[in-house]
Amino acid sequence: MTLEEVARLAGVSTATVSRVINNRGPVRESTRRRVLEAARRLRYQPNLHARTLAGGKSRMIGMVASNIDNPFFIDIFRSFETEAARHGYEVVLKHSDYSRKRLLGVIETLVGQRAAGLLIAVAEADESVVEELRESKLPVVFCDGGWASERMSAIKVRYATGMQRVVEHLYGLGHRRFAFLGHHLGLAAARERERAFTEAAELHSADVRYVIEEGDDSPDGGRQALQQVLRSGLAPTAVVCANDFMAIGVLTELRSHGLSAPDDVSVAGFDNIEFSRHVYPALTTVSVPRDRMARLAAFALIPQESGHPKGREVVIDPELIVRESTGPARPG
Amino acid sequence: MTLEEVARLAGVSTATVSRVINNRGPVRESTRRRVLEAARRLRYQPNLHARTLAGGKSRMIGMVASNIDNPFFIDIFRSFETEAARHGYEVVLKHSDYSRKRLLGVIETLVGQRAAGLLIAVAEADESVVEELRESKLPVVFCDGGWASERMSAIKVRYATGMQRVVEHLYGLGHRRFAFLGHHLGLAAARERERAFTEAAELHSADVRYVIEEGDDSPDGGRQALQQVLRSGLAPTAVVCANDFMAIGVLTELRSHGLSAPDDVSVAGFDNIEFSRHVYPALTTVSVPRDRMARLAAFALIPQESGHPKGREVVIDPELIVRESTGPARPG
DNA sequence: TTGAAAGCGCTACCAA
DNA sequence: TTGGTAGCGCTTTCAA
Repeated sequence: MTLEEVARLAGVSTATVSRVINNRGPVRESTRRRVLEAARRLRYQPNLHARTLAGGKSRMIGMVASNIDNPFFIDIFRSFETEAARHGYEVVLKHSDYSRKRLLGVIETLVGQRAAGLLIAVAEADESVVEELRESKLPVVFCDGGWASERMSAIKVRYATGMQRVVEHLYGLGHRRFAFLGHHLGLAAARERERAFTEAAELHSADVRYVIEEGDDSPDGGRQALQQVLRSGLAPTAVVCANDFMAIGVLTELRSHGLSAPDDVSVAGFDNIEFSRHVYPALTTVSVPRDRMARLAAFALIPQESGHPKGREVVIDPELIVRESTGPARPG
Repeated sequence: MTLEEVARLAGVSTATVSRVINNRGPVRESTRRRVLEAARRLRYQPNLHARTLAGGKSRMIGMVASNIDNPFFIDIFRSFETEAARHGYEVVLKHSDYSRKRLLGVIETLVGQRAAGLLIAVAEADESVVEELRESKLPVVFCDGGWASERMSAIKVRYATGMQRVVEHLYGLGHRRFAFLGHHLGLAAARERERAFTEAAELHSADVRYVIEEGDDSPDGGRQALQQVLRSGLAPTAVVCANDFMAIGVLTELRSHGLSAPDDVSVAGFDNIEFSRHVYPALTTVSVPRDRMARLAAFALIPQESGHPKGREVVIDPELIVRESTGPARPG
């Protein structure tokens, strides 16, 4: 079970066993085989805690996402994990459910585990979180939300551009009454999308009207937000959602009211998750390149030959993807 | 940074600091405050590796899923995590991508981390994996696949029942030509669903014909499998999928061929993931109660007052949920 | 109520 | 090529 037992059985010192197990330093082939055999017989499994404690460093990067139900975050995780693995790093995925308190707890755990770096893909990172992160001295990358500074990078999406494209697209189709459905509007990062929408809409303040509603970050959250909208009086012809995950529920809710997209109401999402292609009608959305973000994150987190990358900010321009859920506004 | 530094600053021994930090043993209130203050000033973060190493045990349960893209597994994880948290356990989610090799590696890591237990929700667990697990001496629960034995429980779904209900439903609607779309048919656990379908279909061997196709466990996998089917000659009027995740893609692919469900082809899924309600037409499926499975898993994994639960097998009967994607077979 | 000290299992350095 | 051994940071007796 322990290195020492293996050493005893093999008739060598623990130092030698360690060398064999880690393929480090010179070991005579015969000794090597003897040790391996002993380890196998004893079904030796190195204690990772002891190893990390003795070694000092770890090859583990922690990623925390707001909501693992939303495939958007899973996509980032997968790409990031693949990239990290190429450099010999393991990544563990944690989630915070949009709770600042949970986030703090998760970060604490990750720091306690002596993670080699942190990828923070959450909407609830405020100053206190950033402060806590800074004190941890760990390299950190924010994906959406947070700010760049020494040792901390930020990968952002230019929501202004994305939302502007959505609104222009819809405006061009004749839409004048909009609804924006968001989630966690109390959180700065989540609010960015709302603000981007508002700004884009205000460019047409002369003839555009809109309402903002809030729901959970889930299809059902989208449904519920839409219900609010439908009760609100303003009968929008276009519904812009903070993300695809919510938009998917909007489509369902519309249908249950006997309304159809895009004939009665146009619907747009954001993110371009895979599901957006499989709903009906296929969702018009804005592509947020998770793989590119993940690669950038990996680059910022993993020490390169040239030493550790300095904290910097990268802003990504998203692209409009027009599919079937948006169309000409109904006259009247 | 370390316990010792805190002790020095507070002018006490490390033993006392440990007591304070862990709220264990008697400590004079004034001392306690002094220590806490020192810890705060130093921004002390306990090293979890040292703690686990010294303490011997951990409150961490590892869960490994085949495919974290499939929301089915995420649902299990979330319910399980909630349940585990109530008992003071943390759970870490890992994935194996249906690779036996990756699974073995992940298990090794978890064992090396001295997990308190393992929840194995994979299709690729064969004898060698079970053997490895048995040797780890850890309490293990299989969710779908695997076998019960000393210290190992298995939570299974009676696929035979579920598939039979699907087939009977479809047969009753007049369908006689079927296709079954599955994934990883080389893996025993994944094959169970196929076998269940086959058995159900064979009950009507007199007048039912069917083909089996395989794709990835993803919507695109479903699409591709359907393409095979459409090329196969047998023009099925009903497509039964191994799970909803694949079925979702089938709906999309059908549409791209100008076919519509359920008018031209009926489609049924399995699992009842949330998305199945949001596709169009809403998917007829079989409910697999993830929350119940997760609770059973937690019960089997977490030591109760009555000592550690013995390995046992629980079989769950799934229920048919008829929605809009299935309908009467087209005459002809 | 507090402290000293013996580990937990492993790595890494220094000698041999 | 090998062994001895001093830690890594924490918990936990056992004494004081």
